[in-house]
Amino acid sequence: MTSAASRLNCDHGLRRQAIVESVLREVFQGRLRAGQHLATQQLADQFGVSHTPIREALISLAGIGVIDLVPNRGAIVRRVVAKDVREIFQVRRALECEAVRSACGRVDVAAFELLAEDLTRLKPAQARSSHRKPNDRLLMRSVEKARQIDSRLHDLICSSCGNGFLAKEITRLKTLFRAFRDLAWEHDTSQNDFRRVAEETGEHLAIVEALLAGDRRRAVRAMSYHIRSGARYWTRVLPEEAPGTNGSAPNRGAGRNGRDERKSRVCVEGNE
Amino acid sequence: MTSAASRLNCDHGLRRQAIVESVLREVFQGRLRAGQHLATQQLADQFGVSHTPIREALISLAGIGVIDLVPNRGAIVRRVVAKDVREIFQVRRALECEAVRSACGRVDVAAFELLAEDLTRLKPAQARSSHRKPNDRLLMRSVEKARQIDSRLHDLICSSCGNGFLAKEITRLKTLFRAFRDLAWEHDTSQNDFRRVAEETGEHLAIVEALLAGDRRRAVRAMSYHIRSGARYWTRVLPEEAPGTNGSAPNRGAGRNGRDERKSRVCVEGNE
DNA sequence: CGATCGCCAATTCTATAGAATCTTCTTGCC
DNA sequence: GGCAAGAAGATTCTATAGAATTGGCGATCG
Repeated sequence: MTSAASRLNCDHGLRRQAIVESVLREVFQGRLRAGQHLATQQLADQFGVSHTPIREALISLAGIGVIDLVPNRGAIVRRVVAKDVREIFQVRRALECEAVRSACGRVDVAAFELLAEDLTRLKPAQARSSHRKPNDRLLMRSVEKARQIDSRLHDLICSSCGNGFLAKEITRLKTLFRAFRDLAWEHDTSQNDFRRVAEETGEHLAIVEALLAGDRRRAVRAMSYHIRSGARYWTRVLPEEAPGTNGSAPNRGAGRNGRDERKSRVCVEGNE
Repeated sequence: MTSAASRLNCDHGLRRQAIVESVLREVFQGRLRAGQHLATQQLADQFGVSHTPIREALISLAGIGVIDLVPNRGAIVRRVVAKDVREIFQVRRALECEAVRSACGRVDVAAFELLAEDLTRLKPAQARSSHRKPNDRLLMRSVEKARQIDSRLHDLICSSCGNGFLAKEITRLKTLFRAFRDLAWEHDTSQNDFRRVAEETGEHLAIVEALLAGDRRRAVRAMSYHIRSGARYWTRVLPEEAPGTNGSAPNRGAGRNGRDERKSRVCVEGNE
């Protein structure tokens, strides 16, 4: 609502991206529900901007895949439930595993050894802190640091895989991932996150060690486990099925017959 | 040029898509070379339309991945040389293998048995025709039929994998693939294609048989081989390196200072 | 009474002009 | 020769208007 407008105090040339991220967040937060029609005028008023960047943001969103653009009929929000996120994660797993497979044997050893060092240094701190209260300031910093290392590891693998296209695809999925991670994050900033971070550190270490050892099979396996584990964790707050759509806006006969899925295949211009 | 403008006699609401396809074709035909800057005004004049649909088409193209959109600096054509196609194929292989892995055990047996039947029926015809002259009308039909079967197989696997997102990603890559297949196609419509088609039939049969047997490992391996084989074939006509790009646009002072890399990391919104 | 046809409002898409901003090239100065 | 200020060019965004399409509404006809 108004929070969206406030976020648009951004640099010139980044307005579309800001709108994209804002809408993305609203979709994952469920404020924009599945099947909902997005009118450009309404969105323009909401964000306090003109039609043009709205339209462009919608096109970009269609490219990402969260909305469907039907010619002459506007944009429709796609469903985003746990199943969808699991689907995205499956694709991400396939791609990240491929990246690891390619990166193995050609990595920057120094960078990864530094990473391994940071990881092992982080581990005992986490072991200590798992017995403390979660609101500790020190813990927050530890989580923050762990997240940084997570980004570092994945970026490093991306840039080491020798395939720019693959790296770009992974980055795109990361945008999606980040959008609903924020949702899960604000859903419960409890000790669950701290426990998960500790788990993650172990998984990261396994990946790094396998990469440094040049053991391709083990590296892929470790990455696969890592992503799978993340998927289980991050989807836990999402509704298993379309949540309150039946109560509020029963315009979609979602479960009535099988036509819905066919339609989305045919007339959608999502990204082609 | 004018051919582009003629194609825009299309229905209202499909202009963007028409522009997208036209630009896509020009990119893969090499008329729009790598690193080239796409000015909206110039494109608008070329197509005889206004800025607005051009901008939107560029955003859509960025979503597909053939151009990079840099804020406040416009669009830049991505390189498409053999290496890039190989990169795309690597991603496609990862995704299609994942699709096969997921599809294995849950396929529509009847549809695949029908497919296997058609494939085995096609095979002897190809064996016969490999000794004939390539201009034979019958051969052309055989190639056409083989292509249809190829599409049928991949679509069937896509729809059987139980992951809509994955299916959509594969479709997107197929768009990219098809665009430069046209290039290779018009480059030589010689008997090479017929030989390749025969090879493909065998590879397809291997995939289908493994799927019907429920042998996941073998199915994935067959698909991997199939894609790899296709990559080798389709990249043979593409230039190994960027041909004349160094002479045309040396405006990129990439190494001036450290800001460039930060910018490209942060701002390139190719597909976010 | 029900169905088909045509018209109208709403929305989308395109065109056009112009202001603001950013990039880049040029020029002048130290 | 290197660097800063300014100008030119391009891009992005705003705003508005008009054309095209869609979907609903009522009227007419069987």
